[in-house]
Amino acid sequence: MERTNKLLFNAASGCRNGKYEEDSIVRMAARTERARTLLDGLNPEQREAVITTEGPLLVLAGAGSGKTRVICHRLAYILAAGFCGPRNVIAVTFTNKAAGEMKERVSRLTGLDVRSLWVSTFHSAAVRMLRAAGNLVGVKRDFTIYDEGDSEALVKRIIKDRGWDPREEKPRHYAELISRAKDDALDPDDWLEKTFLHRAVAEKIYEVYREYEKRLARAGALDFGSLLLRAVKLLRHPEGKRRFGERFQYVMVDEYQDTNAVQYEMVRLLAAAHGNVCVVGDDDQAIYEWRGANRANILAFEKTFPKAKVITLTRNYRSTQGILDAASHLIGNNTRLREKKLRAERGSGSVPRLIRARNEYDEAEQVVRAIRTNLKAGAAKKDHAVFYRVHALSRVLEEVLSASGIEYQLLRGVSFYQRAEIKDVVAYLKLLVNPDDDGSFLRICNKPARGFGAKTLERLVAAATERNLSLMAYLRKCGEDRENRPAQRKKEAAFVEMLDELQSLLKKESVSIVVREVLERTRYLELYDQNDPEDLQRFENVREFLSAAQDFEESADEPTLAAFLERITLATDADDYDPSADRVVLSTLHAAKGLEFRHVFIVGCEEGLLPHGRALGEEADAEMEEERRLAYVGMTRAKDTLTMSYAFERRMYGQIQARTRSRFLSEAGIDDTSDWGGTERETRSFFVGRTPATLSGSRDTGIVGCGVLSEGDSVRHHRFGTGVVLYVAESGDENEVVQIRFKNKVKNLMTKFAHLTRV
DNA sequence: AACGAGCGGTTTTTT
DNA sequence: ACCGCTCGTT
Ligand SMILES: Nc1ncnc2c1ncn2[C@@H]1O[C@H](COP(=O)(O)OP(=O)(O)OP(=O)(O)O)[C@@H](O)[C@H]1O
Repeated sequence: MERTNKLLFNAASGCRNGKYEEDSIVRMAARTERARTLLDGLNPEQREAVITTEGPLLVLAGAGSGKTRVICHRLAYILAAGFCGPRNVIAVTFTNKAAGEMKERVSRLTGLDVRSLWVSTFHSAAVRMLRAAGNLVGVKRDFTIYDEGDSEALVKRIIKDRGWDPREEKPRHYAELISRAKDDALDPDDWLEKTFLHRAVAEKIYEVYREYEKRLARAGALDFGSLLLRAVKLLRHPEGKRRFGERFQYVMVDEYQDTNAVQYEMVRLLAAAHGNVCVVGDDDQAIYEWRGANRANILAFEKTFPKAKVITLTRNYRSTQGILDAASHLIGNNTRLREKKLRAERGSGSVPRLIRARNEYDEAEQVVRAIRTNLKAGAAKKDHAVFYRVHALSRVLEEVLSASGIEYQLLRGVSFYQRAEIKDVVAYLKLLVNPDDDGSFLRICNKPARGFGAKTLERLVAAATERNLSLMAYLRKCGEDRENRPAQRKKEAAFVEMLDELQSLLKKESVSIVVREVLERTRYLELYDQNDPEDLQRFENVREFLSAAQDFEESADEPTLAAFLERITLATDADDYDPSADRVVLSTLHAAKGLEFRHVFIVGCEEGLLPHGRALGEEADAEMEEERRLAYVGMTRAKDTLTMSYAFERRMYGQIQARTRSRFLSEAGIDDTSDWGGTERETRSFFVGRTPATLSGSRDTGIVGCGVLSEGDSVRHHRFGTGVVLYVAESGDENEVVQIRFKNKVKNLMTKFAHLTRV
């Protein structure tokens, strides 16, 4: 209690920081009033969390209990009460999107200018600190950020240089291990000491890890792990401590259960001077242990900060009791260290529903039918979300939704920025910002061909490595030393000159103009053929990239190329979510974290999918529990209705597989009887032998069955687009084949599999 | 340099 | 089933 309410204390004494001020009491009173209104709309426990501004605070509470609301209001309260200015607070969220929303909410709640407030992900915060003061810890101002793909490409080069076969020594695998090592703050030597892998294997990885670090440094690049590690180093540096440790007087972290060892250390260092740190989270929602997150961080918070106060919230404002009960039953199957009770404030509501389907198409059609029923009853498209364990399941849902004319937004699977042509353009841009970035150099130097063939590059890399120079630095400095080959030298010089010219544009031109010039002068687009439909898509993607650059320069605080590249590499799936767009949301369970929808569907509730196959082993108890938490997260996103579904058969890895229902369904008390009434065996026999095209529901989605089409009909196919029927074979038969002329080619398709719709 | 056959990995989740 | 990469061929 002594330290609980700083506001009361200040108001009573009319004193802050030990100094009396003439009109301070009056101003304090006004502030007090404003701050007080921020307690409206909070329950007593939430209020207590908000006014406990000083010292370490842990809010450990179940799903939908208002943790995020606490953080927002607490932040606003601190500012409104005038305990410090916006620039003295740092808040960390899980996605950039969540950061943006929090900032906006705080701005609305306080009416203050929040531009100097730091609300971001750990990674973005690290980048910001390193751009400002990275030189203190050996980070160049213009460092490049390597994403997973860049790291893997680097590892692959290292493996090849060693003369190893990348099919044996899988770069993926190595990159993964290196990344995990960094999550645990282990450098190559630490890692070698700690690893349980066989000596011979471990030493190979060690060797690659060391070389990887060396080349990252030479390229002036940081991967995701190093970003955080360097930030920690910076926060330990006396000057860094002064600049950031003292600046941030209040530290807040949302979703604390999914922080890793390095992020934990960042939090500890940021709070070291004053201990004003508030973390909120729910250990039952920890779903990122696979990438190095450590639930122990939240469970041991009181050990890290011995004077910590702990507040639990037990009222769930999101879901109805029926949904909450199912979710609680499910999570009750985990061994839990901190059991959390939750009561639904919204009353009993409906019981979760189960959909059983013959196959993935039937599943999607039933889900879409349910959505359509809700729409007819007045619900909006954006009130609906469909979640799945793996992105691969989105395909069929997309097809059926489009066929039904229901707009949807996909929290993207293969990120737009991961596409080859986009990565190429980005590589050119990265090279302009940081010419030492060998990864980018190698990626684009011969796209289109300009004299950097395999042989030439081999020689070049060897020569540069020998001198410990980046490729570009080598071309600049030592181009002359090399014997003869005047034609070759001329080509290299032309390349360097082209990049120099582009680089000179950086200072005077906007991002989109630079991108345009890069495309123009590098003649990158000449790689592609206007008549090839796949290439056409590439042109389209590049155009979209250009418009993303335009949007960026119009909206960003700091519209530099470096900032644009940062935004691109640190973007997350969830960042795409536009809650105001009236569209059904399709998302993985992971990207669903923190969101909420009136109607939630979880598809693919099958053994091997949810729980995922990797969690099924005898010794995979920890993984199984994480899968269960993942299902828990998904279920607790639902406000009004929750529908889970599974299919008896599903096409996976190109083969039709028989599936069995997820154990999580019975664990959650969601049973067979709730929908069909029959036993599983009866249902299965009912479905077997029916083709998707003849199943009920097909009519509704507009997918045409056999015997319907004739010559001249216009149809749409999910992949080939629209086309005209040229010929129908075995019309009406189950094996009917239609020949269709699409834009670029003629295809023969079996009607029952093609899922065509009329246009 | 440009093409195609053959292979291997993919569909775990992502900062 | 599908993609992208590699390697061999032209
Ligand atoms: N005191 C309250 N009164 C009414 N509604 C509330 C209250 N606190 C929170 N809510 C609402 O409850 C819902 C869940 O809140 P919030 O997202 O903050 O919970 P959370 O604990 O962060 O959830 P999760 O961990 O599941 O993501 C939101 O719609 C929020 O507006």
